[in-house]
Amino acid sequence: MPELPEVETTKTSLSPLIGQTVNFVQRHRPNLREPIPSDLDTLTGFVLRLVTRRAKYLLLHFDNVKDNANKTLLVHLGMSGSLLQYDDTHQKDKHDHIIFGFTDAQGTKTLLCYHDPRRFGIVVWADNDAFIDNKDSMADKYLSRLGIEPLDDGFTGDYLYQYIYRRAKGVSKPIKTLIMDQAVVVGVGNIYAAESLFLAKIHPCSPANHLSLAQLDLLVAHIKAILQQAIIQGGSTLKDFKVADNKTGYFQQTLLVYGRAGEMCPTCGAVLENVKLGGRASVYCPKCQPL
DNA sequence: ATGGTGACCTGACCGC
DNA sequence: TGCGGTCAGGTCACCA
Repeated sequence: MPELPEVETTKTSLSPLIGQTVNFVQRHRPNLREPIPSDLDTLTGFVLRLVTRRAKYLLLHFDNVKDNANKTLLVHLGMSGSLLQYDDTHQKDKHDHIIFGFTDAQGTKTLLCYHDPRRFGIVVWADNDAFIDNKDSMADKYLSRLGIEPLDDGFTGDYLYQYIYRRAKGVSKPIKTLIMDQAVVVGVGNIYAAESLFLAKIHPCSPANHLSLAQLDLLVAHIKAILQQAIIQGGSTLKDFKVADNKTGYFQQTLLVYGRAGEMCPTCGAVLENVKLGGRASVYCPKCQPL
């Protein structure tokens, strides 16, 4: 269940495990989108020290003071993945592919389950800890090509404008495709792309190089606002333990156009339409978002 | 270079 | 009730 707010919420949910020791790891299938490392159980005895996020990737940093060793795990939740915590009476579900057993200082046990029906996720070792402080240093297959973080101060209308016009003729691809391109800006998935374009009154098919700086400013402002709001809401649902069953995230919040093709535009009442862009449904209001 | 498509998978839902 | 088709929050590899 990954758009950036969900990943951020998952990151926050892991904080109670920081400082806890891994006492076992069970791998229940050999692969997800990539093979799951067969030596995950070498984490046994390691302590979770830090959880960070880059784009939609979670980085779990472990160390083992006794051996002066550290390991970092890279986790991506794919389309349907989640990291869920249970007490040790939990019965393994058929989609619980990896179970990490944790123990705190009082001896209380927690199971952390990587659950992913569609198995589009990724769990692999990250080579080192370089990305703890330096987002750009890792020549890693997954992390090296990522663009700017959407909530970073450097992500502005001007950033997009510069990206588009650095080339002589500019980038003519549809704006929705551009903002979903992880090499441009990370973490904007299909839902928030549709919502932010609606709020900025920009047609998803608008060629990027037809947009003014003012339009790009507005779009960026809406992307930031909607992601921040979603993170806050994700965080608030976290207080009760219902977050554990994965229905609580963004499905709970009000989406204005995503998934509402054929319904009335909440602003003007026109019928919302759907266009396929890059294989993804893109709902928009033909009246509020003229091409 | 870059745009479009297929691939990876299961599950939910819809219409017959 | 059952079956086939379609669609789903992501991303990479490949081909034209």
